[in-house]
This record gives sequence, C-alpha cells and structure tokens, in this order.
Amino acid sequence: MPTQTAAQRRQVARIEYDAFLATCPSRQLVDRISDKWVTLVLPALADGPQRYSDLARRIAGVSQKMLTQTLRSLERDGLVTRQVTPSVPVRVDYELTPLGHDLMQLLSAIKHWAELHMDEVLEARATYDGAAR
Amino acid sequence: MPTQTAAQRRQVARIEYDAFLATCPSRQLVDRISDKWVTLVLPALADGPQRYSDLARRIAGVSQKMLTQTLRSLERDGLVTRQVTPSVPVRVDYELTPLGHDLMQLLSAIKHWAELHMDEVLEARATYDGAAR
DNA sequence: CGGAATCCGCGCGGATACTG
DNA sequence: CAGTATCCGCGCGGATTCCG
Repeated sequence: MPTQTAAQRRQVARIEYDAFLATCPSRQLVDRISDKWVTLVLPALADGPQRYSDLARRIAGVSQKMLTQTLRSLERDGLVTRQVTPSVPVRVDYELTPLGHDLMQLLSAIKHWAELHMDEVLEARATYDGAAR
Repeated sequence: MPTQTAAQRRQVARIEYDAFLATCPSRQLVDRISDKWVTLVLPALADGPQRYSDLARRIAGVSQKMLTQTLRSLERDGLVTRQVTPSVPVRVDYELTPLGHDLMQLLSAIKHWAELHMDEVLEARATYDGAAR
C-alpha cells in the first residue's frame, strides 16, 4: 500500500524542483532584466542623472506606480542611486551606478537592434499571417 | 459652457496617447524581447537545431503551453524556423534564423552578464534590506 | 513634486485532459 | 512526441485618492 498518492508524489517533486530553480542565480537576474519597464528605464538614464518627473515624461506610458516600483527594485539591486534634494518642492534624481551603466549598455544594444530590424519582423509577421489564412 | 468634462478630456488624451505608442515600432519589439521565456528560449537554441522535447528539458520550468506559445511567436516574427519530420512518432526541430541568431547573441550577452554579476546584486540587496530594517 | 496606499479588472500562465 | 483545448487562480499593473 502506497503511503502517497500519485498526485502527492507529483506535488513533492514540483516543490523540490522549484527550490532548485530558486537557487539558480542567473535565473533570478534574467527574470529581473526581462522586465518591460526595466528595459526602458535603464536606457532612459543613459545621458546622466534624471529627475523622477523627467523619467515619467520620457518613458511615456508608464504609471507612477510602475515607475516607482521599477526604480526601487533597481536601487535595491545596486543598479541606480537615488538622490533626494530636500528643497521645496522636493527634488529627486536617479543615476546609474557603474554596475547599472554596464547593464544599460547591453539593454541599449537590444533597443537599438529592435529599431534596426523592426521592419524585417513586421514583414515576417505579414508573411506568416498571410500564409495561415 | 464646456462641451466636455475634465474626465472626458482626460479620456480622449489617453486614447490619442495610446495610439501614438502603438505606432512606435521599437516599443513593440522591446515588449516582445523583454519576455521571460524569450530570453531563455533563444539562448537555448544557440548550439544549433533543437527538438521540442529537448527544449522543454533544457529550459526546465517552462510549461508546454508557454513553450509552444513562445516558439510560435518567435516563428511568426521570423526569428526561428519550425521543421517537421513526419516520422512515427513525429519529430519537430526548431532552429534560429540569421535574424534570430543576431538577437540571440545580444540575449546571451545579458545572460552571461547576469551570471557574472549576480553576486554583486545579491550583496547590494542584502545591504539595502539591512539598512531599511 | 514625488511618492504611498488602496481597489480592482483582466490577462498571464500553470495544471489537467485529450488528440493526431 | 508534439502539440491543442479548457479551466481558473492570482498577481501584474492601471486608476484613483491621499500625504509630506
């Protein structure tokens, strides 16, 4: 008589498996990097320090919630610094750290690649969709 | 007497604004590239053609639904090709196109960067969390 | 100005079952 | 083996409101 049902054994296997994934360092960073807003915020900081409101305007389409959330996680990961100037009204500047500058260059390369090859992708989509119909 | 309430004007502005974003080509590709599974599938194809089941095993953690969905979108965008061998059982191989190979190199660079600097990020997180508490 | 807090819809994505 | 189809939870992220 089995002490576990098949469903229970599957459940246990899944948990151990997830634990293995959690301990894989690169996977954690890949998840963070492959974030919609991260890939837009970092290149936006390429030209030096930016104010919060400037970022919000440049990355048109982002809500303050997502912008703040993204900046906090980037600060936590040591990729950007947050500089508060206690004037009236308050002024907050964000700047890339050396580490963040490294990553920004990689993401900017992808952004540049996207702009270069967008037409080829659009063409491929048209062909694919046309053949299917 | 205004013909629109403030809420209505805001709504109109939002729609025109979204339309502008939709016509921005690079944004569409950035959205596609900054996909959790895309950044894992493309590097997995770096060593040449891979069978569906091989990919499922290498990218441990992906469901068939997500793997299939990701491969379909990559095929549609002209980044991978799908080769069906009608044997018994069926065999399906996926391979990078020249365009996909280009992008794969950029994503592999990011994956490599993540593996290299994961320790620094973990250290920054520990410092950040420690200071906050 | 630069957030924090709250509410909430809906779409991503996992689990399961079935097919050629 | 390589999918397709269906159900469904839950977390992402937008909208709104309030604060220092």
